[in-house]
Amino acid sequence: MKEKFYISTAIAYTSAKPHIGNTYEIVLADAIARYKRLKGYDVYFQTGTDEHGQKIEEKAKNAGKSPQEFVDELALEVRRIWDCLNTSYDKFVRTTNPYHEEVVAKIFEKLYKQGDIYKGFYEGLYCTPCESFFTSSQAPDGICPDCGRPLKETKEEAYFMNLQKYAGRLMEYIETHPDFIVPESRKNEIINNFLKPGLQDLCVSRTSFKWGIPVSFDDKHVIYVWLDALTNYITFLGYDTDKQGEEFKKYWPADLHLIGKDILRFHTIYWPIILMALDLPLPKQIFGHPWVLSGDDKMSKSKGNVLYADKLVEQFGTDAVRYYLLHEIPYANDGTITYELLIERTNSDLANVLGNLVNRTISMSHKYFEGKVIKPTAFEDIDKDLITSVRNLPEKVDEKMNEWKIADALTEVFEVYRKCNKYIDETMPWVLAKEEKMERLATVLYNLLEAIRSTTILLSPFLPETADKIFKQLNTENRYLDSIQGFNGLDLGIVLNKPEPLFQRIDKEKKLKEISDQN
RNA sequence: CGCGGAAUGGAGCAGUCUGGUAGCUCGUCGGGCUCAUAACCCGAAGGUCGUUGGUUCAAAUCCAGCCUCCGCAACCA
Repeated sequence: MKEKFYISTAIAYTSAKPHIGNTYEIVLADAIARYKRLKGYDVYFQTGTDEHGQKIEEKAKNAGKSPQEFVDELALEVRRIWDCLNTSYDKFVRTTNPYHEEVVAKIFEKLYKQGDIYKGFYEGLYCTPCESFFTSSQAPDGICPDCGRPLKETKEEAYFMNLQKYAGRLMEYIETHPDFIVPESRKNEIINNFLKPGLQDLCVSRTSFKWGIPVSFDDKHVIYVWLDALTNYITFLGYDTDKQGEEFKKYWPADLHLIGKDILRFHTIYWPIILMALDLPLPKQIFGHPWVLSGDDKMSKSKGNVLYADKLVEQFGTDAVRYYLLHEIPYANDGTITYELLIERTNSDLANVLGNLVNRTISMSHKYFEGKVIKPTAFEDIDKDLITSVRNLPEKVDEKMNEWKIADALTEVFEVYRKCNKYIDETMPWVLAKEEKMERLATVLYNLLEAIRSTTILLSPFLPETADKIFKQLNTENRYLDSIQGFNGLDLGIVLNKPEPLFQRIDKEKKLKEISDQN
């Protein structure tokens, strides 16, 4: 039986259209999911939207819509953006789903009955006009950070989750599972910032707004959105407090929760503790990825530097955007995206190195052999380096992918394409043609075509659309990982399709002007 | 003194854990080639690795202080 692999993204909060930074995560997850499928895993890839909470209630009101109408529209929008990036999720979940809501309420009740959730009082600084609580650290002067009016000490009935009870177990789990939280710097952050100073119990209900899942036995309260949101990872597999669905049995625990570094706390402290309280196994790994910054700044509407994935795809195409996100964003540190950089990468890596390679190779096949794939018979020493690089590629990519070093894995793939370009210059097929060394010429071309075919198999998780185009031009269906070792996966005698440019080079100045004219 | 992260040629990034001639891609300059999308290949210039001090035969790397930027600080999610 195939080994299973359950990967999830965080569910997108439906308070606004997701920008390119929010979109980074789904593309990263998609590359991993596709890679695992290529490796033969039974992959389950879940994503979706988080649709409750105060902010949504407010935004809906401002838009003159009901919260449900508001989230319906945004969920559609999120899904549209995920789709325009060609992401291969297996399930798109929404927290306003009735089954999810029902199970979350039951989980809350169960935790209450077993004493992990208790009723107490929330004490804090309250701003009556803003209807918001603030902590003393958020409002050190006792002045409301929003409206500037004085805050009042207030006490309010609320439910709390006992975190202290599980803190020791969690700490031990993190220590005995060194890969539970990656990158390591993030793990240290969690330990030093939250676990070592000691956990305060978490307030898990709200009375200040209505748009949430009501506490079943006390309907003044709605369940804290994080308790609601986090459980999506199990409810949509058919988990229930008294029974567990087939998918749950098959896929839980998750192999990888992919999340942004900003919500690490929720996934590495609250979520594991919720699972412990439910007596369920913990996810195997949590990867807190960095952010994508627009220029040097965090994207924000007030700065006017927000980039949206669908707009970028319109301008540059799906795979150009995917390539940029997957290749240019560092593993542990925040990365940068700008139009300039995106254009430069697209031109140099996609059009020049890859596109041009495929184009010149297939063109030569047509020019010298009418596109026919001829049996290679005249190997020379110089071929060894290329063939070895191709054969070693799956292992190199695998090493990088096992640590989620997606950018490095892509670099390895492009390294081989670069090598192909070099090989063309070294073997000079046009000279072979002139000298009528046809056997050698056929061998050089076979080596190139087979190298391109093999490398493209490993390109496919990252740039699926481009990989499809290349396979089509090569007129081959053989895109199996285990076909790479033999270096003979391209059938003899087939006729290649006509070469078509994979990526158009972009005139940077012209494109930038075009974009600024539109805005 | 709340906690943490970051700083490396013009740009974007590796390298730091496990000290030992500073690496990659882009850009620039020079050369080669003509199969190809003015693409490809070769070569060169360009960095006292934020700063000050310490440890060491040796520091981008380890330690301490400082400067700048960023994130978090639990009722925004």
